[in-house]
Amino acid sequence: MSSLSPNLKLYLHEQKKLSERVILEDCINAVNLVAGVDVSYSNDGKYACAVIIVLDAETREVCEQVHSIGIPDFPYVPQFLAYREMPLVSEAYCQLSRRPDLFFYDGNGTLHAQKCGAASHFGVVFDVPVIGCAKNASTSITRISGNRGDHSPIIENGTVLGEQLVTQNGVKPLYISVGHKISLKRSIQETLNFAPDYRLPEPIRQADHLSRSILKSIY
DNA sequence: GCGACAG
DNA sequence: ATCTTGTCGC
Repeated sequence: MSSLSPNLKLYLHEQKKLSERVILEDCINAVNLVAGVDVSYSNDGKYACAVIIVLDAETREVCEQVHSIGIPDFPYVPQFLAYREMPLVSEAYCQLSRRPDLFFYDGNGTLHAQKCGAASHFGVVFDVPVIGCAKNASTSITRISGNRGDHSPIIENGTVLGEQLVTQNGVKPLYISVGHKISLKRSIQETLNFAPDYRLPEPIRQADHLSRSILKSIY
């Protein structure tokens, strides 16, 4: 009975309030420490593992890695991913001894029905700069194809919510949007900067690998 | 009614 | 998200 449909209206209201607090401008200087946030699930979908990895932006070496394992009490509901992931992500976040200058979150920021996806939710709650980085579109968008650096804005009612961004030649684009305290332009720039060899930015890629391996060794 | 729907 | 087999490519 933990996975029955929750009262979404309450959460919808909270998302609207949180979205008013999202800052779309750059509130960062130099990025010395960059982090990646990701959550993986066990085969049966019962257990989840949230990981935050911190890299030295210069050397790309891992400075710190924290994680939290548990059983999500909120089901996966499109547009409400934050409520499923935040408990574990928060537990991981509170274990960080260092304060990253920028976070990459595996999910949407303002590219969201309420302009407050999980990346923005995380950013506003902890008041940190975040880039929302999703591997799939949450809306029916015509996917672009091209070479590294190509991008195309995703617009709704005259507002740019995010951008499709090709990080590697001929590879499916990523869906980038502002999480919090960073501009969309800078988000594109930083994503390309931290995704020199693979489709995903290195912080998310490594967080993804670690969370999977941790779950594998435990379940 | 039908299809779409981050992780 | 996760399950799957083979296949192409560095």
